[in-house]
Amino acid sequence: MENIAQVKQNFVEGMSGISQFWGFPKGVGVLFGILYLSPTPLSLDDLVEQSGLSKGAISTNVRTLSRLGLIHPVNRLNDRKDYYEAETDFYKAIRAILRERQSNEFNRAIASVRETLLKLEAGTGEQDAEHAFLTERVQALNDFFNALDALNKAVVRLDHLGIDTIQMVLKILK
Amino acid sequence: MENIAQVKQNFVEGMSGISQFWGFPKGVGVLFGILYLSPTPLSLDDLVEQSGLSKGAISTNVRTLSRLGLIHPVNRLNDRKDYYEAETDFYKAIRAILRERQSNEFNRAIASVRETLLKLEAGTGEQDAEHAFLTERVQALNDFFNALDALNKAVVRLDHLGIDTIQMVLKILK
DNA sequence: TACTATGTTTAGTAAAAACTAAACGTTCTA
DNA sequence: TAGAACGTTTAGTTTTTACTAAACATAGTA
Repeated sequence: MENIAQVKQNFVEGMSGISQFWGFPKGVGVLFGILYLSPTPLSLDDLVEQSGLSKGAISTNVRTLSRLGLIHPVNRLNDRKDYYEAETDFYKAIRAILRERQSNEFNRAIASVRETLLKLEAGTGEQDAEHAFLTERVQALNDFFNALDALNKAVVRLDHLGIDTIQMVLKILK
Repeated sequence: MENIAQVKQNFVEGMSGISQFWGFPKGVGVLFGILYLSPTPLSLDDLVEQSGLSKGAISTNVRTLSRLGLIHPVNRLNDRKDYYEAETDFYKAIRAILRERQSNEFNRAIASVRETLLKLEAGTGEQDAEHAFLTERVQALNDFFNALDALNKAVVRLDHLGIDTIQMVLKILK
């Protein structure tokens, strides 16, 4: 059998891939993987050592992970180093991510659809077919985004999300 | 009020942003936006004209959109050009995307977690604390992925997904 | 106050991704 | 069968992204 170190490294590589898949830098996945397999919180220097990345890169990637709620800073008394540990409740992490995304780019983009719709409705004087067509299409997309948004908000608002919730939803879907 | 062309362009820019947010090339969003606002299917050459992208880029971006089920090829008799039109049922598109993702990279990455777990369980001779700790952590992540996978599969298997489904789910969540 | 230990920001570089132009292959038409 | 009209692939370029190394800022310690 392979030794523990190899298994760990393999796992970290997998996390790196998942990270990329979701559009994050590889480093983000690597750092999460390392922290997730560590029984104790790690400092930036520990991460430098274990990941081989530079302190600068780690600083920014760690910030990303923190923002996403996938890791948390841990403060130790009489030690001004920052330590980090991985979030182990992934359901909690999901909600943090959804919460985070509500504020960002995504909503700015969605807002632009809403804005398009408003502009079209404002020019409702136009009675030509094209105008009607455009309005209908943009309306439909807007409705769809609103539905997703409602779903998003509902999950964030939940006071608990877990395997049980998933199972309830699964029951409805089947 | 702005003219129609401006409104359209604005919309397309918004789509471009959304595309980037989800980790796709800008072009993907641009092309979808153009097709979505077109009352008739468009050929590659039409898309070249309206997007300003090269035919090569359009060819690959269109393939991506097609794979995701966000656009569809339309065949016209006696015309060997390919025409494309946007999918307007976004719920259908969601399911196509989920279906597509099941096969790809994501599952390969998830598989690597599963594999890590198997390796750890194989070496169950080791009775040290580290081994137990690692097994527990990887196990937890694996469980989580399985839950997501189940959800994914359930949605794909559904014979209908729509605003009504969303509303049912919303009711449970609240 | 100076020195040290730390995390962050910056300027520059390396790597990756997405694009263009052109070559290519295929299918239809004459 | 040759030529034209396509879409796709390839080679090379541009643009974007993520990184490193080093300067910097801040806070703790002597």
